[in-house]
Amino acid sequence: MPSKPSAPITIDAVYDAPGYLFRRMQQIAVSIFMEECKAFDLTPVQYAALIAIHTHPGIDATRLSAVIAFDRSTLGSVIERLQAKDYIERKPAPEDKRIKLLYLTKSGAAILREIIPAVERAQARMLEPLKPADRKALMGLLVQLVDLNNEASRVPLRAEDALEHLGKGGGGM
Amino acid sequence: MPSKPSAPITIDAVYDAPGYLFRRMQQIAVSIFMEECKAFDLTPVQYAALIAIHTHPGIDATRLSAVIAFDRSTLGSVIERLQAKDYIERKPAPEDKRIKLLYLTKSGAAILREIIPAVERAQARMLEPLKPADRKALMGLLVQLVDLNNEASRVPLRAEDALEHLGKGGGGM
DNA sequence: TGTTAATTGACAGTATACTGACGATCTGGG
DNA sequence: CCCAGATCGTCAGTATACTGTCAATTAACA
Repeated sequence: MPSKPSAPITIDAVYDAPGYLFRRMQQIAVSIFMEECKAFDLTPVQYAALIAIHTHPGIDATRLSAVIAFDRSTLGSVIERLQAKDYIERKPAPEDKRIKLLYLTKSGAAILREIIPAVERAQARMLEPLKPADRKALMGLLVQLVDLNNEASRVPLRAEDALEHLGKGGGGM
Repeated sequence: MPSKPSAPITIDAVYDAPGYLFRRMQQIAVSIFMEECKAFDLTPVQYAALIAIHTHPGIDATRLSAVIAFDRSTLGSVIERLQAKDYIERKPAPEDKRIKLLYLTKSGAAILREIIPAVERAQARMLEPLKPADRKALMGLLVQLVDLNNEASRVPLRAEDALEHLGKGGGGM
């Protein structure tokens, strides 16, 4: 039997599609982030890169891309912009001439401290329309889904083992 | 009292942030879409535009952007590419010289019919790692959240009232 | 009716994303 | 020690996104 009489080809099918909803929500999230943080002239990606460098001083670009799961090619220009704003520094690694190590500048550390409250307001606002229990449920499911789909993305997250070369040992302890 | 001893500034805070998760999930979704649909050379945005034009023949670019909630500026180049691939046509509107009306070509209608199964596979794959009940729960929450945050996005979705000029009446019937 | 306001499509400029390629460099095997 | 393969940063090319602006055109109002 012809299974379901394949649904009519309609835009309404798109509105309920996971991919469409993820795209919409991402755009809404960026919009809210930029609004709350407009005083700081930092994008979500730049913020994530900054905080990752703060957590792992002396990381290189390739490992940074693994730690935040952002595309390595894209990260090049992100780093350039952060450097142009004097938020980070790049120093050549003494033992490997290919690598450039990333460090926060004083400005970078300062802006990071200052922007945190705005970022937290933004993150809260994204979920605000939901009831508290629903926020928890949504975040729980999303964490699961992103984790279980990790390998499906072009740049899987490698939070821990990207850092072995840094002599940081594991992550948690 | 100083409320909570503000969490340390760490990349771990990013991993749980809604904005970060939405971004990751969107990238995963695009990646899966492109993989399932690589035989068709259509992006998710191009697919959505195509299906919207199919549903509303003779729509113009501005209203199309409202119907799929995509940026109007971006849509210009999307339309150009679809036209270059001979999937859509643009005809000047007789009663308004500013407007160009959009129609699917035969090729466009054909590719749309052919790509649907691949798109459905992609959408299913995005949620596959979750238990069926969790998929439903996640989609329900996401539909709510996107709807309630509609006005927060730069291009709010205006599915129905964008079409009043087209003489289509309401949407559903 | 005539000027202003709003709308439409187009464009310039910036910022992510991803693909694929490239030279410089390091590492391992022989 | 030398070369094959892997890795690092970079770049070119394409596709979304968003901001802001512009000319042409239409609509609205005084």
